[in-house]
Amino acid sequence: MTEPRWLTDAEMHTWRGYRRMRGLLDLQLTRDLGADSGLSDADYDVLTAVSEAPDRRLPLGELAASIRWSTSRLSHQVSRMEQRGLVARGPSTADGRSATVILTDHGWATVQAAAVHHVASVRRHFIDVLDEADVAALGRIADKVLAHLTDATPPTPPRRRRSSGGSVAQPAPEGGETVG
Amino acid sequence: MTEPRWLTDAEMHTWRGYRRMRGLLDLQLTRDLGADSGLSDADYDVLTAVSEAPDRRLPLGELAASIRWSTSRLSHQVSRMEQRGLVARGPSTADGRSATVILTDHGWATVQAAAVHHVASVRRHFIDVLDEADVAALGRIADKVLAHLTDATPPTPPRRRRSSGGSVAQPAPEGGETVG
DNA sequence: CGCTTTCGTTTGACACGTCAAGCAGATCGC
DNA sequence: GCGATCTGCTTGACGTGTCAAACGAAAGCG
Repeated sequence: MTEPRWLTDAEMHTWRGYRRMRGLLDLQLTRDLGADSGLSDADYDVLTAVSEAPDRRLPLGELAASIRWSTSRLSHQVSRMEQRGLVARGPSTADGRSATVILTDHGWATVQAAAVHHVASVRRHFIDVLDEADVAALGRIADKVLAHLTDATPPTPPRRRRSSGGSVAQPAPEGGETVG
Repeated sequence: MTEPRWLTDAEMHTWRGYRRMRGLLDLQLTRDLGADSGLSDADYDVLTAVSEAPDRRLPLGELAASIRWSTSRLSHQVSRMEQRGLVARGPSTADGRSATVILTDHGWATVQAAAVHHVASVRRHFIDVLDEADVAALGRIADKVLAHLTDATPPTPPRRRRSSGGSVAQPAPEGGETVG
């Protein structure tokens, strides 16, 4: 294929638009998150994941898997968050090798407050800008692309299950309590 | 607002789907680009931008603006690419302060070859997975979100975190020559 | 003209991701 | 038991991004 099928104007428009939206939307949400709650995306992903766990604690490995991070990355990240008092490390009851990531009270309060702002931010810059049909269409589009990507991905673990890769998970609703 | 409007199931599905698609698609395209052409996304963005300039040369500042990078980031990046012989730095004819980024022959050949593979990759994992209606819909969605974002941007201070802006265009078609 | 200010770029310290070791606790085979 | 191996996590080197300070060239201004 000396001459590939270049993109048509419409395809090019969509591709560029997607790329630009991706960049700016991410930038805006990251900014809002930092301004509203003093958290980075990484912080938020970790906090929401731990907050959803049974006792607000999870073995580091499981946590890493649930948000699809390498354990190395998570270990580094937890070290930083530990110094800020958002999480703590604890030993595993069962396995001496395993480390447990524990959400501190401060971390819990932080993520609860952050979630409120973050959901508002996602609505303001993304969801509420679209109508119902758009939301449905984009959902289908993402599903199609994901089906393709997770299908034909032999090199990487073809795991599906457990969504989350994202962030805006609303932190565990937790009975009636909605943060203090 | 003590109790925000949480996301509905459909909205949540779309949001998570978008986030996951974003992550995996980016990962896949980056992987392909590296495997096919030995380039990083950053390399490719810079190369395509310079390749589209009149004489395949651009003042560093203009180049930075065109791909929406900080000049600092571009300066670092150009330094690295310079060592690999993809681009060269030259003085500006008019302004003694300004540096010009010049695409070398090697850089030109590299980006031409890379573009072929990259377009194929974008088609394979993204465009060709969708039908015409999807492409049109996504284009409109991106336009809506971008209209909102570029509209109401100024309120937030000139803080900055990652960005990657767009690009990934097809490099300058340039007369009949389509690289060898 | 000298002095300050502005501008384009570079540089350095630092944040954060990846990869490749390193290490201690668990497990298995004998 | 005990060494070999596996596992879960940590660590260190390194690449790349950010911010802020540093610089030299170009303007403005008395």
